[in-house]
Amino acid sequence: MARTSGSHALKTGPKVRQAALKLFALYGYAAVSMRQIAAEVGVQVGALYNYTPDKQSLLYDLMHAHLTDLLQTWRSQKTDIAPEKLVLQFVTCHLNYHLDKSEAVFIAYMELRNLSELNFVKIETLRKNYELELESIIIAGQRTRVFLVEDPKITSFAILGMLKEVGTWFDGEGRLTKDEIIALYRDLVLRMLGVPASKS
Amino acid sequence: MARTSGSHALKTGPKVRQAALKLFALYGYAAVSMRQIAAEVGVQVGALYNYTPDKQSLLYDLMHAHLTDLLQTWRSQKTDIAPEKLVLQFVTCHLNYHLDKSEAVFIAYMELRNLSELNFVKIETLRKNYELELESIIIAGQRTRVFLVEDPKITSFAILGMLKEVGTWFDGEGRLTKDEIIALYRDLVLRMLGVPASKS
DNA sequence: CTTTTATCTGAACAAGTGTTCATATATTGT
DNA sequence: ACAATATATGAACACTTGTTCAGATAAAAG
Repeated sequence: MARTSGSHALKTGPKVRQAALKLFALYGYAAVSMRQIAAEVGVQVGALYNYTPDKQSLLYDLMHAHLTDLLQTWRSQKTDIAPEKLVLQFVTCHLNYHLDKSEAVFIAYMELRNLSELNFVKIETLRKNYELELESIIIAGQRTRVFLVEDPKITSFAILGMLKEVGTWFDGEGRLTKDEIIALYRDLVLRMLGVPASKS
Repeated sequence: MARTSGSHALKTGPKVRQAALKLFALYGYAAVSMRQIAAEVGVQVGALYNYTPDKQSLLYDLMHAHLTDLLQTWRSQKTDIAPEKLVLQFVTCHLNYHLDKSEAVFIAYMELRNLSELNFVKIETLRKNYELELESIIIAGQRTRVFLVEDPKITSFAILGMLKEVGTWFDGEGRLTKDEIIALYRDLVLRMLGVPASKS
């Protein structure tokens, strides 16, 4: 026997995913060819098929990895119990993640329609799970009357939409730092939830 | 002389744009071929080039028409002067438009990166103009202290992002009617602007 | 050093791409 | 009816697409 797996595979594999991530985010899945990805990796087209059965799986794997990572990140960070603290933790975690890994986040939002039907269902389930984290916080806060909301589902959609938008303009070189932006959005979220402004 | 323009042209031209609108919204610009558009119209590929010089212009024209229509719609509807009334008019107008013409709206958000550099600049200018309408309302309200906001630009981004999200899930068949949804968002916007809840 | 095998190349495949154009078809004004 | 011309066809163009695979290359195990 000779050559147990992993002389170049452990180097090229990640490179392929990274190249696909970058190019998909930049030009869109449908507009990027396997040859472009190969060129970015520094390899011929055929070699890509040692790391993905097809182009579609490449997209799916990127989105799946992102969403499970996002969910795991949040679940490992949330510590508070009180809804008004917990929701601020969520906003902070969410924005930090989205501003740091903007490419993966962008793809996960934009390329849903390029997934096969089966893959779409799986990805949508993951996303729903994540979004329900926020909704359940809002419902909990509504029950204990620390949040004053009319419709928890709409409110959670509204908050998530608002937070999503940040990724479209933040580039780390603007007028505000990441932490300043996060502070502004934490305040906006509290207002949306009907939490009186803290007297600081 | 014979045949002044417009026997089929006035029928096929709009059909082409409508087919492109539908297909671009459904599958994305890059994933839709001129032959698919032709098939949707019920015509051969070559005929499309009587109505657009190329595929790129088809996309640009759709986005341009949408954005000028949106801007004009808003400017013809705004009547109030008081910022707290005006901002509610904006939200209502924006949501009504977005929920009624979701395909055009969707394309205008999603297909920016498929525009040529020149076309991109033109479209971005139009969008900026529209978004500045909201920002200027917020600034006006901030000056007269009817709005209590920390950062008008971020607040307007947040509101627009929140409103944009609605188009991704509203399909007219959900739990809430369009007017109920608009009412909820009007309330959320007032909260974000620091306007005390009206006692009704 | 030799053998084994993971990895990569380079070429090929059939199908699809946007665009062009000579030719045919309808429709309109006279 | 005829002439003029706006529209549509259908084939062709050169090129790109995702995917496959026999064969070359290189690295590790014996």
